[in-house]
Amino acid sequence: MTAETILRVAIPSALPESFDYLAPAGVSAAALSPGMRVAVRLGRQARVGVIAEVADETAVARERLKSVERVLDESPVVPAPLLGLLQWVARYYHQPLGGVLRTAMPLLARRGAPPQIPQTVFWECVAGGEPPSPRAVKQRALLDYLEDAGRLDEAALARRFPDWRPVMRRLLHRGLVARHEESAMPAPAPRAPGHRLNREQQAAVDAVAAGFGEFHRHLLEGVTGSGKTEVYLALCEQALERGEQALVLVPEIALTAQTVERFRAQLPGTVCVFHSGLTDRERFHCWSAALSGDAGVVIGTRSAVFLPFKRLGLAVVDEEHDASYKQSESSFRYHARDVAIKRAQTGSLPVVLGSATPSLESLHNALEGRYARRHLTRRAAGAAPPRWRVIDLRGSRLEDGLSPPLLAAMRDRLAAREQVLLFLNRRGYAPVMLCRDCGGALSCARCDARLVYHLRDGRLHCHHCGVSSRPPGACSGCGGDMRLVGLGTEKVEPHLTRLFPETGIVRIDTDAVRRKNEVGRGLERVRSGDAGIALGTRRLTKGHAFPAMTLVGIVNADQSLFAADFRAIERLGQLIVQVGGRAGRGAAAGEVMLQTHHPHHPQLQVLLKSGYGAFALQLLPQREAAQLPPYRHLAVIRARSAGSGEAAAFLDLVHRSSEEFARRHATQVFPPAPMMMEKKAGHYRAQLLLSAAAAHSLNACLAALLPVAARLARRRKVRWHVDVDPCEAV
DNA sequence: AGACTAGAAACC
DNA sequence: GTTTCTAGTCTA
Repeated sequence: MTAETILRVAIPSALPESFDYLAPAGVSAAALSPGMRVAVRLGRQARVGVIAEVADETAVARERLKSVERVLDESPVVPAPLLGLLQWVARYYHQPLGGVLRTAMPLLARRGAPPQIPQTVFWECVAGGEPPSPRAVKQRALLDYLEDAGRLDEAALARRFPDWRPVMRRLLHRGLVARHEESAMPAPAPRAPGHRLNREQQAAVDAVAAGFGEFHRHLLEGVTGSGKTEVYLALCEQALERGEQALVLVPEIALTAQTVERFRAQLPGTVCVFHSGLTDRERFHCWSAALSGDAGVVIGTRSAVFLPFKRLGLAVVDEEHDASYKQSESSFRYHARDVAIKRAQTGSLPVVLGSATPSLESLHNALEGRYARRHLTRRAAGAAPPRWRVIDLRGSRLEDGLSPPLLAAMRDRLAAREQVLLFLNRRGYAPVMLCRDCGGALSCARCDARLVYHLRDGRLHCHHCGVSSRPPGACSGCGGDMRLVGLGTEKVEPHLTRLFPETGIVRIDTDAVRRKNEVGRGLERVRSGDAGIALGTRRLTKGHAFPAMTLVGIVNADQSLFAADFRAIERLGQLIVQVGGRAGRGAAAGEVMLQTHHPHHPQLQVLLKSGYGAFALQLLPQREAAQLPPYRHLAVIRARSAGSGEAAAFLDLVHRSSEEFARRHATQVFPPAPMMMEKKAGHYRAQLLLSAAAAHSLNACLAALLPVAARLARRRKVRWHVDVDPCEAV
């Protein structure tokens, strides 16, 4: 007697565990593999799950087991290596496999739709058939049109005959036309001549290419404008020649049409994109194309790291230092860069991390010899590195935040028909509204945050919970007059218009660019030279090249110099270098002017005098002394509650339960502390920090502690989650 | 007694 | 995640 086949099924949702089912009647175990989708009943509801394991025993009582209703796939849609990766991810980030699958699969895939490559439908005339009656003028006209054209796709038909479908149906019925489908994947374009690589680029390509088919980690450090993309392109091309696919991860914002066009123009395979701006169906098509192998290269954001490639041969993480690789919203908080590295390891392929300003984590790994290091030091087209100038704001008279030297430099550059970029990391008009008499500032009722005045709608906005309100006429405390203090992009823009009435100004921040294509249109105005000044927040800083941009002004970056977040200085350094890199990419020399009240800040000095490399190197020993990453591994358990103190009380219990686990697994568990912004969106928040020298210690401690935390959270009004390798303020 | 509800537990 | 169960309320 043979044992029955048991299928462990993970449901792509927030369910905390997998469920065991019997294989459907008449289906042999040989026809079932992990990674296939199955239709199951879960209680009352019909769900789609993914086979996580094919087993021959189960801890569940026989009478409780149901059979799988239907097997949906003939071959796994989560290929074995990917399933293994997802299981590792689930363990590392302490998430149920179902929750990981929910992120890893597009909606239509989660619903069980068969993989589908987009098709274009063509119509053409065929011989024979019954001619249309003389009165059917529409059929005659459509038939004649089709005969002249030979064959037509549906979009072309719709342009000429808006109401063609019913007419075509009659023609099809009479046997006069035929319907064809063809893959509508973006076909490889006629190839533009590839760039000649310089010696550094070629050396980087050769170093990576020598290790195709094996796991190797490479850190590619290239100053802005040094042509990292050329290296990626050459490597993708080689992967394609080997019959393999390539994954190129980009941060949220850098995914521009421009980048994609460059890849399409230079690569012989199909280049697909994958990001949150696509429709469900578009994401599903890309997922299907990765699975079938039709997609040669996928350029995508964070979640593209989970695509089911048929034969992945190369992974690239561009701007690897970028914080948007870390998911920090949902309960499943993964770091796409780190997952990409693990994916390369499990799949035996090279992974390239590229950045002008590598994260301290990657730099540390490189110094320890875990990553091979490659440098690109030469800027393309012979552009010189920008000159840096610090402007001491102490005692300086500012006109809406702009110092006389910066204004003078702007005038010179604009007069010479050059362009200026102004960076100000604050949107809105004024970040503070306060009372002239008592000095009380307006705060959000639901958050520990100041309200920001926006000119756009004349209202006060909270940037943390999104609530807005009408500004009060007078101080609610003492009845005094209110005034606006501080500087946002909305205030600088009209000021610039006054000062430079002849110059086109483009503002790019999340307020100015609500709709999808507005960023692109704004950037196009800058690129074409129609606008002389680009003003904006972080959104403006990444991945764009403007040849005539010769002056970059950093209006104020002082907030970050003394922030409590231990990564604030690292981020500021990266930001300054990245923004500065926008200057002088063309032939003209660029200049970066940094306005600050702290011109002698030691770390800032090192950054400006000796560059990012030296800046990062001096930060490392500080991290080591403070027992912080990359020398320690961190995790936080965060909790929030409606009442003040409940979240902290819960974490206090967790902390007290942790003592033995902490000792056993060499992990330090700190007492809970209120979060930097304790109150947010009406919730009180606290967090518990765990720290260990080794990732496996931390992981083991969490594995022991989290079930206890889950039990303690029950019958308590707290919401909580765990964040492994947190990137938010700790 | 029955209607209703919030919270817990089960779902295989 | 959704559905079901349970124990507690509230109403006639």
